[in-house]
Amino acid sequence: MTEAPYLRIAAELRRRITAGELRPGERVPSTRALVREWGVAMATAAKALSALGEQGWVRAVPGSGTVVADRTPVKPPLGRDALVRAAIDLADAEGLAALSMRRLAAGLGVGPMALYRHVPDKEELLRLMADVALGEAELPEPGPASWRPRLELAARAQWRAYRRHPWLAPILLNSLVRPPVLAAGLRLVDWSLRALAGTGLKRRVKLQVIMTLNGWVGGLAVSNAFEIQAEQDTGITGDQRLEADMALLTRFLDSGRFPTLTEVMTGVEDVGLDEAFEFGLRRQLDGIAVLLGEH
Amino acid sequence: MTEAPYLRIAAELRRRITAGELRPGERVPSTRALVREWGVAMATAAKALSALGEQGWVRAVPGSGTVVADRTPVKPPLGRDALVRAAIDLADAEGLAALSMRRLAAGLGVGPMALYRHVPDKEELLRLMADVALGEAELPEPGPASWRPRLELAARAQWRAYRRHPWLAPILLNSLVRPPVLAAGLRLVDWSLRALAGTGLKRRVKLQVIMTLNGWVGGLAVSNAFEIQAEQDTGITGDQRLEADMALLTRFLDSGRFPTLTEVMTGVEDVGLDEAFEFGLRRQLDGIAVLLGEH
DNA sequence: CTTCCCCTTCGTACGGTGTATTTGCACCGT
DNA sequence: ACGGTGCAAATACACCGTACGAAGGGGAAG
Repeated sequence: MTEAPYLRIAAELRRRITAGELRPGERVPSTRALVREWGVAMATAAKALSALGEQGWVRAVPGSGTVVADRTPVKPPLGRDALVRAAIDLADAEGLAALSMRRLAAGLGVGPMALYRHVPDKEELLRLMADVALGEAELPEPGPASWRPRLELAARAQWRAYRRHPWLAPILLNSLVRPPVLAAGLRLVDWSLRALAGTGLKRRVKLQVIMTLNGWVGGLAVSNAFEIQAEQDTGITGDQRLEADMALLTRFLDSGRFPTLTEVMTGVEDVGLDEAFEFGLRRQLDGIAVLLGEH
Repeated sequence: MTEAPYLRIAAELRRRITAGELRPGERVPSTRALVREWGVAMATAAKALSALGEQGWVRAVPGSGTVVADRTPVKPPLGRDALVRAAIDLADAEGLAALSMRRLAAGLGVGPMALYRHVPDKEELLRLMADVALGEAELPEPGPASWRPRLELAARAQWRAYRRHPWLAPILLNSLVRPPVLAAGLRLVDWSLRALAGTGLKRRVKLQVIMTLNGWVGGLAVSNAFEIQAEQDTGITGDQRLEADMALLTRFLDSGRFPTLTEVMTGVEDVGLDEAFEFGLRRQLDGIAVLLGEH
């Protein structure tokens, strides 16, 4: 009784199919029948059937109802990669907060503990997700030779990954425990470091330069993770929480406590995410240029 | 039975005191007596007594045991400020993860829901904590007139606040919902913006400059929140998780997949937090200097 | 071929979280 | 004295990550 009702219904139907009570081609109970049988709302019954459909157990036959699929794909065996992929999809679609082990397992049609066969704990799952997502960043070989285009490219590659996966930056910088050591992260640092090969910088300073740059990109992403998610959801940020924040902000400004800020902000519309990135990136690279004695 | 054992013991003793079964000056059961009475470990019994001591119900009399305090301070009425202060102390001492409403309430000797009289939900509590902690940042008036020392000062003030309160950056940048609008934050931006008054920068650009700088400081703090906490806990980072990370890192380096990184890292010891801050700060300010046409 | 045992696998359940809802009590107007 | 009435706080709920142990299957031994 601890699961959502539609999952219990789906599980029971799945049982009947595997037990042979319902054979391929046979009609599965209609939504209306399920409503009567389980005493649930239409929406719940429909959700159960569509979940089964997505998992390939049944298919909808127009005009005739829903029938058991011919080749019950019983188990797409669910390896570690498939698990990680499913977790990424879920986090992309509904945010990191929605990614719970139970939720993930339910989506895959298995029990919660089945996931622990492929992964020791949630933290490791997050680590794997981050490794895959960050690994998507494309770093051309050999890539630009001179330092500035090369670092620019590296920063943009990270930024794209963060934009594609709003949960990535929070995991990378802040995953409740210390930031994880990832192959994909090291690859990025390695690739970036080659930008500084020609310069006379000491090794320690080279590291600091890359760390500062990467840290800045990550910081920007994490501090805007919410907005990135919001943009991705709807294309428009139309959120009522944002409106509440704006109201609070204007109240503060009207209070007269922050005259300089008020003066500067009047008539300035919001700075977009990508614009903020481009602006900051230029500042970062300029700072490095000064260090290198160019300007 | 849902509370920790030592809390149940403390609650029972508190009941006996308020009920008059134990009078001021009278001896309260010793830890050994509590062990017999409740069938718990010595540590648990001692914890119960010390919790009562901290709340002012009892005091330890050397050589004679623990006695009921003369003036039972029954209720320090617990206003909103006291609640926020207690939350800050708890988070400082044990980290953000340890800050649960139940834990906080237990420390104050009240029930969990009693907190909701002063605060609508946990999120608002976090917001209040952040506002207080960030408000501690000292910004002298009038402060430096020229832009570079002024921005440097602002950045350092933030950094100090983050170092003092490791949980601050995670709340500010990443508090599960969008970053909060705080009076203390606006004050900081306002103070910083005055650094750019003389420059010919457009208002929009001024904002971007400050946002980039502040975002960088926050990003550095959030990505090192774990280490800041660890340093604060013991002075030494001696953590076994860190050792595991180091082992993983050296395995990656030995694998030969990251030749440039390996070459750069050999013989370079860890970069300290404050050193990373100082290095990055110089880069940030250099970048702004270029924007301003100085170099 | 049977039997036993071990090892994999996963359902149940525990101890925790934030907070909605209900409960019981103190207070106040009649 | 008594019957609302409002509110502080205990109880209850829905959810989390995962420890634990039962159940099942597969391989070795007889």
